[in-house]
Amino acid sequence: MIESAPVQPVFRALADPTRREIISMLAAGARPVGDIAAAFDITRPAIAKHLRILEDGGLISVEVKGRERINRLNPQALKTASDWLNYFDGFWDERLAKLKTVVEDKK
Amino acid sequence: MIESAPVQPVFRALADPTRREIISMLAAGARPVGDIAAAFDITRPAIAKHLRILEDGGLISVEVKGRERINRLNPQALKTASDWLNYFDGFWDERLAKLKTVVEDKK
DNA sequence: ATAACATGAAACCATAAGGTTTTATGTTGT
DNA sequence: ACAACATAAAACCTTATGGTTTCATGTTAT
Repeated sequence: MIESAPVQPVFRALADPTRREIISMLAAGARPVGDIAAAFDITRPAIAKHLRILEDGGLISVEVKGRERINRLNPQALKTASDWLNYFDGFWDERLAKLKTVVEDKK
Repeated sequence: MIESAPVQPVFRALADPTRREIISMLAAGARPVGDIAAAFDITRPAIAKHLRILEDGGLISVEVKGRERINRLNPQALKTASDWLNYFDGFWDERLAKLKTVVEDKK
């Protein structure tokens, strides 16, 4: 399989539970860094790092608004990962079809 | 969002490019460890470790056959990740629908 | 029986990752 | 103007990760 889009930074971003939680949070609406940090036990700089990684993966986009940075979910990037995964559905289905054929033939 | 199934080990397994390549390879058919290792530049023990992580995520299942360990792709686990991602499609669609409504209202 | 084989397991190493604290910078409300 | 605010940036620490080499264990073919 050829990884057309840069899928690596996407999966990398998705690998951390905190980042996935941030994604969940941003699904409900765009938020500034401090807002997000307030919802977690870790420090603001730690959240900022996570946000940077999410941005690298294209999962969020940032709008600088005065002294705030509004982080907005970009679901298109989730599709990149989803597409990669769904690619294998075909193989699986084929496999099942072949198996079914074998079973049918035995009758 | 509540992560019903243990999605963490799945995303963890998917985060590494070598492991994703192994998944691609196994999509074409089950293979023993040595067979897989032969296709990569890294050592057999390194591959074995990757396989262990894939197994932890439920992405592969192993059938011990004599001195060989046959690694078989288990696409169900891919669905765990896919489901998590697809959960957000709803939000995105809603968002678009609302936006569309606003646009329509302006006419 | 025994040599070649397929693999697991352990010890080890370098770098990446996730976190912290501290310091600096631009922004906003009064 | 200036204090409070929102954040970035740097330095640092600990643990996880991906890799290696070496050694041990069970399996198979002759």
